[in-house]
Amino acid sequence: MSSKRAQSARPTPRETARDAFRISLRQAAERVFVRSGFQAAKMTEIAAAAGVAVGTLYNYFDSKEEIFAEIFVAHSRELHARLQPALSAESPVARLASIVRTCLEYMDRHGALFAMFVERGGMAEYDLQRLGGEVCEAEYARFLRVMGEATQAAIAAGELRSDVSAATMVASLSGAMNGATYAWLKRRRRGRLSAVADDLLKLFLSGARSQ
Amino acid sequence: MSSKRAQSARPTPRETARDAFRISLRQAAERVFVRSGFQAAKMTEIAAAAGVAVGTLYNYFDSKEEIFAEIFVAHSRELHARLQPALSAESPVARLASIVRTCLEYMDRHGALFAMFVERGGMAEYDLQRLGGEVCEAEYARFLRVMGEATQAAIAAGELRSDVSAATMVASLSGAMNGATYAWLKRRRRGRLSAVADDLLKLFLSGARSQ
Amino acid sequence: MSSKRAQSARPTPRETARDAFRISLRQAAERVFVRSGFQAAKMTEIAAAAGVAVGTLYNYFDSKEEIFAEIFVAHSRELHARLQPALSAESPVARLASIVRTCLEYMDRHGALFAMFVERGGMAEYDLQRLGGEVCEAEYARFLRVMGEATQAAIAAGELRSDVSAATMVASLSGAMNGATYAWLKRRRRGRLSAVADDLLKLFLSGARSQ
Amino acid sequence: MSSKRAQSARPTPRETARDAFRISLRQAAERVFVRSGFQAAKMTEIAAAAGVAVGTLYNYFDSKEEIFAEIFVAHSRELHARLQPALSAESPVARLASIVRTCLEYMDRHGALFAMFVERGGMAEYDLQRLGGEVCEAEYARFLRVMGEATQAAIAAGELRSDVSAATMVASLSGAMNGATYAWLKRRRRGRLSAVADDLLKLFLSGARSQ
DNA sequence: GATGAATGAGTGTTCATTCAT
DNA sequence: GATGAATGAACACTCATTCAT
Repeated sequence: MSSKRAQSARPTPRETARDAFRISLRQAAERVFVRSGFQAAKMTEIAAAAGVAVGTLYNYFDSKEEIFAEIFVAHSRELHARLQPALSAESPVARLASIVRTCLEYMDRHGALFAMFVERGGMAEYDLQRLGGEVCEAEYARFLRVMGEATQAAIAAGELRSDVSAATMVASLSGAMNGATYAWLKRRRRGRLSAVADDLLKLFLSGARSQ
Repeated sequence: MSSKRAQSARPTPRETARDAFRISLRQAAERVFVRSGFQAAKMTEIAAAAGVAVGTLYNYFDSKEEIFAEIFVAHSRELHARLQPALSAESPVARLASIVRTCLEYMDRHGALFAMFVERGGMAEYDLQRLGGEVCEAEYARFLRVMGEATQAAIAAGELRSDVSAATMVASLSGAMNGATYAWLKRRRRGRLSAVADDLLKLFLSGARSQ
Repeated sequence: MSSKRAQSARPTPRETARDAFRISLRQAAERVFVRSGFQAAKMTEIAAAAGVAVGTLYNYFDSKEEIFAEIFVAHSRELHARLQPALSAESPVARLASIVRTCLEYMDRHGALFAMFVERGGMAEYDLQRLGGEVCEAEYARFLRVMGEATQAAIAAGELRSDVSAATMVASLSGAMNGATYAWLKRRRRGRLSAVADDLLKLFLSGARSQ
Repeated sequence: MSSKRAQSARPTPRETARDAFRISLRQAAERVFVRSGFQAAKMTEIAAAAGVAVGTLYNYFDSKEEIFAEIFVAHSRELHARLQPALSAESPVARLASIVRTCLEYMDRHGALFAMFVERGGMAEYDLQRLGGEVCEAEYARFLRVMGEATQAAIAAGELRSDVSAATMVASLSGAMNGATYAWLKRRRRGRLSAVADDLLKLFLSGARSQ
């Protein structure tokens, strides 16, 4: 209901400008969401942060939910883009290692995203109304899929043990990343999150390689 | 501010009955919270689920927040009680293994708890006013401490490698458990969550033992 | 709906005991009303002050309003009883003077009553639903009538000027008493209110006597 | 917290319009308060009386209390403005007379104000939380101060007797005005309240002049 | 008669969304 | 397209009153 383009491959200058503005609104919203959480963030606050009127917000987004979802999707897209080089690594295990490092580096800069994601109910299978929830979950699922593919490839290539399912390995590794991120948030972001990447991988890989 | 007993070792029958009723209200609330999430759950809905009037809810709890916090604390207490046998195991590693198995078994029965915890902002460093959040975090921190102690002991006893910090190991193992739980919730609780306990431990321990 | 007696001239011992209890409830309520005001006073608070359960309160009074009204009526009756000697004074002016002195002495002991009366809307012609209001007004009207009769008699006897209506004199004198009471309440009851009685009378009478 | 101008001497047209609207809301609220009293007046009722939605009310006022306080302050300000000419009278006694006449004339038009003031607890020393109460009292105190100054000046100038304190005279005169107002309200505003001003003054002054 | 837990209508306030200018 | 005032549904919480024990 928001962007009705997609008919012309080449966006007009007007469309480009509009998109740039939309992005600036989204970024202002992100600052507010990160500061206040989804529920506590008010549309007027977001508008103020963006230096526009609420009405303008609604000229670009259908709802608060939509803004939130777009923030999440934008970050997810960016992370995936950064993941591309990692995915071209020769060995599947090197790919996994790259994924972990890239993700933790990304978190270092955008850790708040994680907390927002969590608050917004990354797990809430319960509340299907939540538009934001659905989109966020889809993106997270996509991320897990990428890890899953690398893991399966690594098992198939004999680089990782085969007596533990790829699914369990992915749950384990992605969970470990979340656990490290959680601890880092709890210690109020002291130190660099990506500094633990090596230890995380050391633990995981020496475990996942043995048999 | 709610139960003012504790002076007499022997609760009166009235107090016992009151406590039992309080528990039944709490359990009704848990069903609603699990179904709807904290924010979407309405006090009238909770009251209806408990078969009482809203006023009655307020005769037993000071606020929606308090109900939520009590649910969380109750589960945390129960989990810790179940953890006691595990903590008496001889070797630190056996203790860790017991912890993992006990937790996942508990999740099997009370998986919803996890999702509620997550939604309520286990990570929300942002919104310090949240009473529920604070209590929940305190309980989770207690849980991590138990794991941390076992891990440190295991390292000291030479049962686990010493080139990775206990903190990272705990983050990794607890995270792996969460990751497994998340995956289980996503597949709509198909299968028994505790079935993956052995694989999780196999992965973690063979990794954490090598050097 | 509350007292169903009145058939036998001689109250049974049971009735006497019941009335005594009723009075103790009313007095407890008065303490609470005085401390908190009508609106802020809660029935549970009143019950606690009386050392009974709320249910018991409702065994003796139909409503919060009724308790309030009875407090007011009881004080009004007592004041009127104390006024009786004053009313037997020979000269109408001496009667007026006695009324003023008696009232201010009564206020000295029960000043809070006045404030309660005022809060409860001594003037509220607006809110006809207020039971308490009606009764309170009736009692106040009765008081004004007593003053009015003495004033008219004084005018008729030539003791007071006849070029100002009795009604205006009553309004003036009763208002002056209220004004003095208000000032006394404002200075947190410092000093004895009845100490100003003589000045008040001096002012009023030398004014009301001239022509 | 409500109007944040005052920096530019010249309000913008928008501000002017906003203020005018605010005033119309306040006046609608006054009608409702006068009809129902503070406690019984509902925000929805006020909104309906103003022909707006409740939300609009909250766009202009922070709370029901604030609306009430503003009504009171507005009237107090207006009365004080009208009092200015009176205060420039030569003799202190003429000043007092002017004050009384001006007040009663004001009451003639805004008698309801008085009742509202009274209900809202002109005397309530008890309930200090009441914002409305505090503001109202402050304004009433200001009024009494004006009378007090004129009275003291009159005594100093030998225009009034010196054997009765100015405070007692003020209490007496202001009380008499209230008493007359009360009587006028009781007779449902029949006749003009200011018609009794002369008699009131006659009584007070001939009393306060003698010695 | 005493008790106090249960009741549920009632209310001030919030805030995402709309829409006239 | 931008604005921001208007909207009104929604909701946590209160408390006078009832009534089963």
